[in-house]
Amino acid sequence: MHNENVRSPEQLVERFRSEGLKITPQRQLLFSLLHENAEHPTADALFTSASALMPGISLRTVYQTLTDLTEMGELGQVTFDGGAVRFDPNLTDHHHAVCNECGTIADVSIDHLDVVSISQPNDFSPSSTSVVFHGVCAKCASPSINLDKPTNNQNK
Amino acid sequence: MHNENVRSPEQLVERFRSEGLKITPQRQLLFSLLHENAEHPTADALFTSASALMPGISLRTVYQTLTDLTEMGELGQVTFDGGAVRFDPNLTDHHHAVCNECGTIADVSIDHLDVVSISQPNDFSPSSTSVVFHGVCAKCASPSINLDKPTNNQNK
DNA sequence: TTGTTTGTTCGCATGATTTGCAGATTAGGT
DNA sequence: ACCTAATCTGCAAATCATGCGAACAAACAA
Repeated sequence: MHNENVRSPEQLVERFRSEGLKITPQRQLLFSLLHENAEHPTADALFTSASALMPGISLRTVYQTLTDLTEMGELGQVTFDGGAVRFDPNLTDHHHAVCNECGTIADVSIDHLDVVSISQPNDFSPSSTSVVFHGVCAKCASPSINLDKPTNNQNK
Repeated sequence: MHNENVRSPEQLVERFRSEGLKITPQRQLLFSLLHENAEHPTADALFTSASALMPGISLRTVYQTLTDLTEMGELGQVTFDGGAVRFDPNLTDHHHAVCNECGTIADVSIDHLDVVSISQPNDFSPSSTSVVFHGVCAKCASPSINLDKPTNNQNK
C-alpha cells in the first residue's frame, strides 16, 4: 500500500495543470526532488540539489515554487531552533524528532497523543498540535558505529 | 507559593556576581523586563521596551545579554513559524499555545503527556519534548468581545 | 579618591535567510 | 509560427542575528 499523502511529481503536475499553471522544467525538477524526500530540506539545500541537475536555475525560483506548493497545501513547513525554514512533503499527520548531534530530522508517527490535564488553555481551541522531540538519534548514540564521527551539526 | 523557576532580578544579579560577571545598568534593566514576562518577547521587542526606559541602550547589548542568560540556562528560547527567536523566562516544564489570529503565545502546563505508539523512533532517545498548539485564543474566538478586532497578527 | 584591570557596551560591518521588483524568457494556445 | 500571459532570473532590499574593535565603566586595590 502506497501513501497517498506524499504527492508524486505526476500528481503535482496534474494539480498545477488543473489550476491553470504552467508546467516548467524547473517545477518538474523540484517536484521530483521533493518526492518522498524525508530529509526536510531547506530552500537552499534544494537549490543546491537542483543546481547540480539544472545549472543556472535560480534560487528565487526555488523559493517561489516552494511558496506556491505551500500555499496550495501540497507542502508543509517546519522550523527548528530558529534556523532556515524546512520543507516537508509528508502530508500525513505526523511529528518530528531532531537529533542534537547531527541535526537530522526524523518523522514520527504518533497513533495516539494523549495530553492529560492542560492547565492554561481551558479557553483555547487548538486546531493543530505539533510535537518535537529533541534527543540523540541511533546513529549518533552508538559509539561502535560512530567511529567516523561527523561534526556537521545542521542546527544553527 | 511562589514559583522558584522564574528568576527574580535579584537572583539573576546574584548569579552573575557568582560567575564573576559585572552588574551593569543595562543588565539590571533587562533582568527586570524579563521578570515574570509571559509575553515571550523577541530581542527587538525587549530592545524597544528597554529603550523607553534607557535611551541609548544598544540592540547589540540586548542580544548579548539574552545570549548570556540562555547559555547560563536562565532563559529559554522558542521559535514559531520561522519568525524571530522568542525568549522565555519560564524555566518550568511547559508548552505553548499560539493564536493564529493575534499571534499571542500562552504557556501551557501539561501534567501528563502520554504519547502512545511511536512508530519511527524506536531507536531515538528523546531528552526533551515540546508541544505547540495552534488555534484561536479565547479573546479572538469570542465575537462579542472582539468588536475592536485588531489586525496585528504577530506571526510572520 | 584615584588608578588599574578586565569585562561590557556600542556601532558598524557582515552573514544568513527571505521577499520585492522588473525585465528577459518561455509554456501553451491560436 | 505567433501571441500573450505566466514564469524565471538577477539584483536590490528587508529582517534577524552575530563578529569585531574601540570606547567605556564596574569592581577592586592602594
